[in-house]
Amino acid sequence: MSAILDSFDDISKASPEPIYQQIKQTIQRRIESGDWTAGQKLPSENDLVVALDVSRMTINRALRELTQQGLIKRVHGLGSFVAEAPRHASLIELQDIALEIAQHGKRHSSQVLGLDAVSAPPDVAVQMELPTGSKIYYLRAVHHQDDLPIQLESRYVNPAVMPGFIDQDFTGITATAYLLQQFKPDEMEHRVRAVMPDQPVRDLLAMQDSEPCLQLIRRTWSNDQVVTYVTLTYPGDRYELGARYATTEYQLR
Amino acid sequence: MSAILDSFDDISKASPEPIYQQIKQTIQRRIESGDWTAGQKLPSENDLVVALDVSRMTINRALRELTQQGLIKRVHGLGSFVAEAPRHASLIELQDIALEIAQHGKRHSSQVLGLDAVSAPPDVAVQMELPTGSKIYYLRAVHHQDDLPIQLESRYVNPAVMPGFIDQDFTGITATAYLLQQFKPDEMEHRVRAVMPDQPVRDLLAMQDSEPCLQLIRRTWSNDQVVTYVTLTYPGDRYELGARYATTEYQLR
DNA sequence: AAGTGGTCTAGACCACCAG
DNA sequence: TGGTGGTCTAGACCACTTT
Repeated sequence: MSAILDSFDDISKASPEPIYQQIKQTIQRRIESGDWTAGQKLPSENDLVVALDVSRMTINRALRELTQQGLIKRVHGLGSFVAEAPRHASLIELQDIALEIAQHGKRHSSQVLGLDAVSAPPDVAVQMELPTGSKIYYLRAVHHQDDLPIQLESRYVNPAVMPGFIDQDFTGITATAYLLQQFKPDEMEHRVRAVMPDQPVRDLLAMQDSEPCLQLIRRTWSNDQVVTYVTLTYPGDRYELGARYATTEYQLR
Repeated sequence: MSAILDSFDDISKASPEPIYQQIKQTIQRRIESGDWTAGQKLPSENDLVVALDVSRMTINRALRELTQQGLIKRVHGLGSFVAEAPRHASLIELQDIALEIAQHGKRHSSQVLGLDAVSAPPDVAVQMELPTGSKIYYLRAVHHQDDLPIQLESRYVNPAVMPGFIDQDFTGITATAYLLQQFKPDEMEHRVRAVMPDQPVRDLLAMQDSEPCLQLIRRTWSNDQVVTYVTLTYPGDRYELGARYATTEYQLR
């Protein structure tokens, strides 16, 4: 019975991370690694109170937020359980495509098409909230899943925030993974649209004629500055974005 | 100074609604109605503790969840402020298209193409988590913004949960609005994809040839039953889905 | 120094669900 | 009836920001 509780060994009150965060991360890691499988019962709040020697409100906050994320399900009077795994790529989370592909048991590879310092054109400058003509970094890359192209990445990065970006080799690490190591986003904006690719894009993604693309456009802020502005283009027949989550009041308007 | 605090008059400890929910809804209504504008400072937690005579933890939970929704922003040491209004149609919220169009100052109209009880085909039955051949309701409608078609709605509804659905007149009220009146969703699944419309869809949406569509597919659960399964098809050049929100740890993987 | 939010505690009462 | 989660309280300490 203590096999599950052993997972919480590294919770420390001396850590700079809040306790409820440590608890969340511990549970999240166990679920995402597959250690804990869908439907499995978690320790009760009172079990955790005793095992971790923290107050029930702290446990409750951790579990409540995991419920909001959809990682666990709670049933009043019954207990907490690991939720079913989502079946789709994440729409509202910032996820690294290399990880995502790996989680589906496929092989990821990247091809960098270019990485330059350029002068921001007006439309890009507006999106980056910088003056037109500012120096910005511009990365283009194609991501493959088992050698089939699945994502075209066109990314602008603010050099004031990420000076080291231009010197990175993005064949070994994705830009998403690199950026997540470097800073902590505090705001994101997503837009999704359907577009017809032009011929060069069609070629890069190995697409048929008359096949549409799904485009995900994302801006990410840290400390009220736009850090990166990226357009991800997916072949319409090879990709779907999705999300599944428990609702709380506020999502209904 | 008490002008803002007067908004909280209707908070009641006797209500079946939790106090933190009442506080959230009060603030949310004030923001969405435009009473409180972007950047405006909210009362501090301690102000609210005194004014509402509730504990600070309760206030804190309400404000924290509003922050997660992106409705307000909080700055440590400074205060809480009304956030900027999102610029795009909601991607992760369940929003009524009639409301959404109205909020943009345009006129909404619906045209019902059909509302029938049908026998569930295998693919639909799977999505609805019902046996193949079960009786289900099937609604098709087109929504217009200032007389320009903007959304094609193809919706299946579980009659076991929503027996009255078939008798409704959906020219005066949208199916989304009707369903939200009738039940409280506790789980949602969204998928987004890009597709090429066939000729009938192109005609209904008044689209050019070779223009793609954005499709939003949504399933909604209540009490572990699928209540409705809907495919919303948008002209690619007239619509964009989006979301902007403050991030918390968990959205980074 | 004063005010703010971020977190945590150690209790409490209640509604729900299983046996 | 006993275990569970949902909510709430009345304090507390701390880090951060402005004055």
